[in-house]
Amino acid sequence: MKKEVDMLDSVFEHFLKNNHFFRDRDVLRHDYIPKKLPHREDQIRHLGMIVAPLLKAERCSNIFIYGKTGTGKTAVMKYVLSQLVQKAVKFGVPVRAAYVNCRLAGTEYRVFTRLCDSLNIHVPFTGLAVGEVFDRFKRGLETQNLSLIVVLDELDELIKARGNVLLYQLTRVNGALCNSTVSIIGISNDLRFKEMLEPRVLSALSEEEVMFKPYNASELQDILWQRAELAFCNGVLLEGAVSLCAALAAAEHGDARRALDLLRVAGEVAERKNAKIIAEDHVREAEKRIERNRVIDALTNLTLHSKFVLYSVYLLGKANIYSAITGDIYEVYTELCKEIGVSTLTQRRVSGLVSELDSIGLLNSRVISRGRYGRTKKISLAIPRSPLTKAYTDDAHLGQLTNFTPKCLIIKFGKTKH
DNA sequence: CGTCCACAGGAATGACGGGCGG
DNA sequence: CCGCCCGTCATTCCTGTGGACG
Repeated sequence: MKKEVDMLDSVFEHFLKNNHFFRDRDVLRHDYIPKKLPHREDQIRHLGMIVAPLLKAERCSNIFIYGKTGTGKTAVMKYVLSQLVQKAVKFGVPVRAAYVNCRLAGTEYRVFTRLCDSLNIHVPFTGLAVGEVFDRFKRGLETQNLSLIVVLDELDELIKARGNVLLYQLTRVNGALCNSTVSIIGISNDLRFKEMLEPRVLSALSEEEVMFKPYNASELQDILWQRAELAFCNGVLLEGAVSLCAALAAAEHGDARRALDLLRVAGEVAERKNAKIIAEDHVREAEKRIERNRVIDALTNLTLHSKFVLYSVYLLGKANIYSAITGDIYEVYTELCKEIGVSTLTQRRVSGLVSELDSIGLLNSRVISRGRYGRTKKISLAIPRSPLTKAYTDDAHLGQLTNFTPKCLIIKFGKTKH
């Protein structure tokens, strides 16, 4: 025990002594909002103009913001609103902003709960009818006499899962209020989101639209340098490393979040290797590390059956069937369940699990028709095999299956070669 | 040109664990 | 403690369908 403490001690000391890279690590986190947002001046001005009427206690237009991940939607929004609220406080106008991440909230109930929280109304986190929570929200709002601006981030996720009801209620809430107003800002990552909305909801929501384009490589570089100056000590960062981060992220739909992640992890890699400066190599290693962590992270959070489904696709790949169809997967999956001794889910459910794995990004699935031979899904792994192999041997359940090959695979192998 | 495969994927329903208000 | 409602997961039943085959 004593020895372990000493060892840890030296690890910590080493960390403290050699921490000459980072001045402020948090600057590179994606929830950090910088004082300036480069290349988003237009959007900031546009949004500012739209929300300005709130300062005269007039309701502002509902806004619909869309753009891919890491294009600065959330950061710009938070920035504009914090400025707005500051001004409002200064002029004594009752304006409040409520920010809800719909994907994290997950259900209408929890979205309304968050809205109530922002008005300091306590509601139990479960147990009430959704309508009741909404009523409390309305009543609370009405007594507080203020302009509430509701930001619904990642709105598409909630709508996909739950439908239009929430938005429908929210867009109509002003009709029931006399003393207060609600303005809605919907943020979506999915550009096709509009198609999922009912026309009346869409027209109510998108009185104004603001579009965020992906950053290009040189814009990303500006962003990175701006943050790097705050995050790192002077002279530890090689210019090439920054260019590479920007280039890699630009290739992947101009995602600033990814660029920042790369830079931060590259810094950590360099730090751990006792390097003197952060160079391109560290960025490349960061890229690998992020990908591997993402996979392992996603994997460990899966339920047992989802793991089996994913493992089935993996095994089929091992037998040279790289794009399996639903039926194949269900066969393999069934055998895996039998081997471990758990009851199987229905094919309908497994098909649903495949779709879930698809949307997490672990599987690719595409509906195809094989004419006479039916309509099905072609399913393949969306991630490299090597991190999976390792993660599986470490897994409590799947580790038991390392030497198990389903019979149907042996029969199919050689017979079905697509 | 119709048939019919092998599912997709929506809707209704139910079991379950959890928390509420009374 | 009860009765009620919640969200989640799963099942059952269902209708819909692209296109190769005959």
